[in-house]
Amino acid sequence: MDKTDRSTGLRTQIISHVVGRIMSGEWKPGDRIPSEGALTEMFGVSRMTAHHALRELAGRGFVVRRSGSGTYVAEPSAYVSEYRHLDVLEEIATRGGHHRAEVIHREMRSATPEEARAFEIDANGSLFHALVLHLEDEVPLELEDRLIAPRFLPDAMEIDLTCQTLFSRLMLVRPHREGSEVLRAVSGSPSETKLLRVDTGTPVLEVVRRTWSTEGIVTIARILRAGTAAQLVGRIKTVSGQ
Amino acid sequence: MDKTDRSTGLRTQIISHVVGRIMSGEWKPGDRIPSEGALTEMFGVSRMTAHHALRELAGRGFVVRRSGSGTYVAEPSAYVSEYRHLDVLEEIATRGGHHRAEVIHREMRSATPEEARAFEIDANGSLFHALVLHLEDEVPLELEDRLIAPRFLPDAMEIDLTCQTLFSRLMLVRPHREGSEVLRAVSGSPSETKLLRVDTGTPVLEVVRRTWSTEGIVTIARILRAGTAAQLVGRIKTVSGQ
DNA sequence: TAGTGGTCTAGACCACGAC
DNA sequence: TCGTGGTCTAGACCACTAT
Repeated sequence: MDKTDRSTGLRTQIISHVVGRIMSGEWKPGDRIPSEGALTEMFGVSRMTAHHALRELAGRGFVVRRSGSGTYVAEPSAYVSEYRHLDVLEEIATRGGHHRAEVIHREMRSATPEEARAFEIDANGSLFHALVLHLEDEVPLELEDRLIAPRFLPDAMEIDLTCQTLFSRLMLVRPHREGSEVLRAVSGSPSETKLLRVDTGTPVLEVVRRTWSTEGIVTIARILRAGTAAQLVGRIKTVSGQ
Repeated sequence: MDKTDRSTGLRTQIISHVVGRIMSGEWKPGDRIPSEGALTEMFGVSRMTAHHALRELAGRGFVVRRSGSGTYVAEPSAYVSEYRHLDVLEEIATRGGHHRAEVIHREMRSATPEEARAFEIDANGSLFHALVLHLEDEVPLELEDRLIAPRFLPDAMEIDLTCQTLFSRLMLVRPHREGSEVLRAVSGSPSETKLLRVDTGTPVLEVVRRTWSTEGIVTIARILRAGTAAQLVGRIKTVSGQ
């Protein structure tokens, strides 16, 4: 056997077998599936191989393992939608378009009490604030209203924002791997809809993201998209109901 | 050592060590990290333990492993937002609210040519169509406009929709684990905004989901939410740039 | 050629759950 | 008590990569 061919490996055979039974409906949610010992005999493999196959399936959300009891098909009572966001520059590049950024505002200023709380800094501590309009082939795509804790990007005021985004710059100096996001449909303010070149009252997709590193909140971004750009495409995965 | 305490297991120690270095920025994207052999010596563990720790980290997107070369910190050039959707009934239950459903339409009818293509069925094949308004404490929360391929839910016309959702019913008989989703901010039609009890022109969050099982498309749902309900909360994960 | 990750084994001990 | 999953080991062979 080719030891590196993932499609014929013993572990993969077990995984395919289990996934097939679950997807076809033969093994239904809540059903107990063969134990490690049973799979060991069925497939003629060692217990470790069966164990790691089931462990991987648990990680992928197909099964739930209960020590001392058994392995069960996960209850699909919930599902998650995954939206993969690229940096605006990359998003436009993948469509073959041309990107241009208009810097509407860029300032270092004192935090409002509310912002100070959000960033967990002293009242009146300084924050970097930028309002940037991203255009694809000269059509407004996205309005980016971003606050950044200056300690993470000390040279924020000097960065050339026409050829790189604040997002990518932040990722370079401080990869932040956790965050929360709130998504809403709103009516943009007159100044915002004017920048996005849509009629007042046009529905706008608003995304507020806050991302943090181990040392605290890095940035809070409010992203607005309107018109045909106000569309996100994602994929759905069913997950365990726990 | 307690063999089942996941927080002190050897594998977990290695994972924590690596994640810590990456999160703190000490190991930057693209950096090569210690090999299985090196970790084996550093932690005094067997190679298999180091291997499975790194394998799990690769599965979680923290590192990229290249056979023959080494293990590298993943490039965080993209990130995904995860929105966890519950069944409307469960969502309301978690908030302690009371659910009521109003069935606006329910019919078995011929598919339009467009729908027939989407469902990959014969032209004029039959489809089940339902328009259901879900209310939380008598306040409209969500308008559900759903098409279902009848073969997956033959008793669709007889189901009591006041105490269960079509979603949960479908999940019971045919757990579908894959789907796509398009999310937009739109102006609802007059009839839709009237049902949702918001002013005409109010921004509405529209989600169109199509989900499929191994035997084809199961259902296409168009979900509308307006006002304060038009808000989704998700979490962000940075993923490898590949 | 040496080092890397990919795969698999046979055996061990442990904690937990069901009976 | 017995079967379950959780953890770990020591060793093996393989394919690929860098040099």
